[in-house]
Amino acid sequence: MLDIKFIRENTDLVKTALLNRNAEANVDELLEIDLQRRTSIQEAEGLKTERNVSSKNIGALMGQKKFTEAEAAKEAVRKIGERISVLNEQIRELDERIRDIVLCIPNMPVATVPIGKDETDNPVLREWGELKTFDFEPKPHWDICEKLKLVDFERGAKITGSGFPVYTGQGAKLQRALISCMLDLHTADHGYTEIEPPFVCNADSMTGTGQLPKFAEDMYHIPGDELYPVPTAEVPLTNLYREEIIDVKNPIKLTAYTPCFRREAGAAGSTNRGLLRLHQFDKVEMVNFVEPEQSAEQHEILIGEAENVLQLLGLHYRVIELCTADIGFSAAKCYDIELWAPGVERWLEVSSVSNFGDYQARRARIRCRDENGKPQFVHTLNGSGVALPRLVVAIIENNQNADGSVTIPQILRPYMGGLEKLA
RNA sequence: GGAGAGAUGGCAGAGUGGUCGAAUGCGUCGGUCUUGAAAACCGAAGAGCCGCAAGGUUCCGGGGGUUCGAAUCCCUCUCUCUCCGCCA
Repeated sequence: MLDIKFIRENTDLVKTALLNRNAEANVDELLEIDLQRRTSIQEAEGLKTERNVSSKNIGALMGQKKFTEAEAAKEAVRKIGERISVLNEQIRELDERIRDIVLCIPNMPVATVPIGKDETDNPVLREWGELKTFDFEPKPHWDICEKLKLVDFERGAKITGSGFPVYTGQGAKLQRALISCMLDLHTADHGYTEIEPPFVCNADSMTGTGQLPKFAEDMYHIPGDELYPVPTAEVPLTNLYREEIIDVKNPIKLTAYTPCFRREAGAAGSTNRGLLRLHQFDKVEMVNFVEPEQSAEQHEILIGEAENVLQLLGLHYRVIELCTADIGFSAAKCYDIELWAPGVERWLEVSSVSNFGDYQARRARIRCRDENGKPQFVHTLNGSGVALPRLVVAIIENNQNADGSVTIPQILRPYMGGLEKLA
């Protein structure tokens, strides 16, 4: 959430940012309501001062047993009280209207984020590894998954619905191996603390990280209990410190595996076949809490940690920076990592690494102390480290052999009981 | 799910309807003392909002009520603890 004071004092900047994002918000109405609010507060507080003084007076009069005078004073204060009630009600309403608008205003992209009209304007920053060449026609992963019985899409659709794959046998084990491997890497080499959070969160948490209220349609919802299956571990991890003042002298770095649940309404179709786009998928996530001055630097470290996963798996990838039109709602700056999948002949997004600045921290009221001991909002960052299904697609399609088997990357073999090939 | 108890500052823990933003202890920070440290002693320190500022205002789990005035009285919700039931 943006600071209302910032919006008030930098209205043109905010409007430009909205324009660059192709987003809309009623900033003028917001400022009008904000002004009304402050005016009402000033009147109410003036009256409260009067009331406080008068009430003390009444106490004194009562003490001196001047009951007649006390009664007259009581009557006067009662009238003030009535006006205060009216104003309080006004302020409450205005607060709510302000909140409704502000919660739906996206973050300001940092100044260096490239301005663009859509995802075709995302610059490629770097590429790692080499394009794999084959002396046969590489197959798409769904063929391989079917032949090797790694995933049962039909039965997943039967027991739940499309987009809910059933991993079977070596396919299931590969999921577990990847999760363990990535968590081990982040905890052992990147300084993370492993967390196993709840897989459903309440509405306050969803609001804290920015999923609610604007993106309610994207999430599953359990109505009786007002809970939401997590769309990403970012939600429980970031909200761990909601409404707290924490010490981030050393960055707090948390990692967690969770399944992720997304409705992905309207996403069905041939371009999303197989494991490319799912309603439920596994992901290892990294979340950082840092002092404001550190977040830009930490963002570069974080993207490196995500890249490291792919380097160790020996996968060809590229890093792109999202332009203003493509950057996420809560993000100030965002890198995506894409893996090349030779079977489907596409770059697949497997990680999104974002710096949120104080946007989430202000929503979730996550603070730290500055050098003077005063509370200030922390900066939050997160990155996928990484999402499983498309990673599995890339591993399977890049490592497939002419005989139909799939060579398992060296680093995963200890996690696969020493197995060298899926066959 | 049933019964009971509770929720106060970083933590522990007092609190009479007005003098309570709140005793006290611990912890934290600064100082004195010391070669240095410990101990002792002295001192400092909550958060939000409004305001250029001075200052004002609100906050004792959340919401509502009574009252001129509520941490204190009433209602309600949430959460925690204890016991019972159920259960991986």
